[in-house]
Amino acid sequence: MEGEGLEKRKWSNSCHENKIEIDCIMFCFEQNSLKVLLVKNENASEDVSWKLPNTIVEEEETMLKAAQRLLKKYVSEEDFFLEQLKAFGYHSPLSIREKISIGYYAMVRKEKNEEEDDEKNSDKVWVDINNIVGLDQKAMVILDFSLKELRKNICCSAVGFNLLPEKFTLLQVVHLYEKILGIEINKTNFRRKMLQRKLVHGINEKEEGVSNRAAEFYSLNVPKHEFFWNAKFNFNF
Amino acid sequence: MEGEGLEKRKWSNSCHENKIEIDCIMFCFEQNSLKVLLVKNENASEDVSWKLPNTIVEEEETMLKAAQRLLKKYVSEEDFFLEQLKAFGYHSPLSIREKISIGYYAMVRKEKNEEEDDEKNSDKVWVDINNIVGLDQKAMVILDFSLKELRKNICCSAVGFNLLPEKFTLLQVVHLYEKILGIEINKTNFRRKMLQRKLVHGINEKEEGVSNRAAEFYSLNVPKHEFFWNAKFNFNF
DNA sequence: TCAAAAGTGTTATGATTACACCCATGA
DNA sequence: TCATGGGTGTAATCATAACACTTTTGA
Repeated sequence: MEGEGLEKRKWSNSCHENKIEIDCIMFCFEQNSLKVLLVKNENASEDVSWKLPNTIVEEEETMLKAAQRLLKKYVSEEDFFLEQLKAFGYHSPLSIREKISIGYYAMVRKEKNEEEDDEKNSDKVWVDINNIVGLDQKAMVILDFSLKELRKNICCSAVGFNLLPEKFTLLQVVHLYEKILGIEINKTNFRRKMLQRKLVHGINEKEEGVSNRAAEFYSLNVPKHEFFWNAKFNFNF
Repeated sequence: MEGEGLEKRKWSNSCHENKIEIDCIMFCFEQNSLKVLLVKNENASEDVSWKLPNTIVEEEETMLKAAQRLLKKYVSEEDFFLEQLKAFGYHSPLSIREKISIGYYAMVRKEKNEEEDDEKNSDKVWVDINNIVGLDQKAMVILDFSLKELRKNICCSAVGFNLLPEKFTLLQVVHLYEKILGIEINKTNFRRKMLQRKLVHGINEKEEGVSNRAAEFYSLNVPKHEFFWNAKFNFNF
């Protein structure tokens, strides 16, 4: 259709454009709010100044490895949850061809020392999911999808506990579920369900130095969770 | 390909390997069994003789368009459900690099005339999900994932009804759910739930020519389904 | 008439909700 | 003592499961 040279350039261009991207929604839960990590958009041409952590899958690297590499770049904690969402297709103004980004979502436990770090490092910021602005369309699509996925999953698995420390109070769990689902939950009935189903169990330790009755610490009963939800699944019908 | 320069071949090879594949699980429900479509494996070197319908995403084609093209190649019915599962990475012995296949799942209503067609056309076959053999590892992974996804989804959406005709009997629905979930369901209580929740409604038509009491035909109450499940979702906590 | 599947009624059980109430702790 | 959040008890209500029962149809 067009000249030889052009044809060739188009072809090699297309090879470059072919590269698979990774975008990762990194969730954390701190100060009773559900946050995601955004990083500064270097080539911010328009009013879009933040973006999701992202990278390109290198030659001889798997998608998962690329996502892990991306996560480690921003998060010091070794113990994280990481799972693929799906492949998102989108159009960038620079190319005719659909570009593909594999979306992942991660859940990290934020450490105190990291918080201080973040304040200095203004290239990244943890933003409450209700206060997110300045993301482009692709990022918003992935973010919405990840939130839906997260909401679905915390109702039938223990995945939410990846955002809490090993020892937690039941009020922390309630707050976590409230923020993720965006609803109010009856605290007393919630704790009873959790305990009756034996999804968590007390570890005979209490809060210290609080100005009200000290709450007991609980920890997750992983096998019970798996058993409970596997059994529960079919039960609705 | 053989006669060309090595440099060039390598280059075009790597471009070729980069191509994104589509694999699609196509479900149908006939004769009270849940089936998936398999197609003959042309380059069957080993004992793997069947494979999933698959294709490559062409230049200037989106993933979704490629999946739709693939589906239309095998299914005549225009009215189908098609949704992406996720991106599957796998290693083929021919390449060092991880290959990527975007998995989709589709639900089709099989027509009577197609059945006859299929008998003649031995390149494709609808196989009961319990009788599947001779698929390679990648296909099995995608199939397992799609089944889990389907099981999750029919319990909180109307997606299963994509496998049934517009008018159906409640027994058909029970059988469908039994086969998908792999469990037995109490028929009388199931019908009550469906009707109480108004997820389906009678249309004042009955079966004809059956050798037992004619069952009433029902049809899906789509808005109620959406309302019910959106409201229901958070309810577990 | 019988067999087979459709469809209804009823009851015990258990889950869910709402709300009143008591407990522990620092200020 | 008070405010704050931790935690228990209880009774009404609702959903579920199990099973006995009646209805309709062609052979």
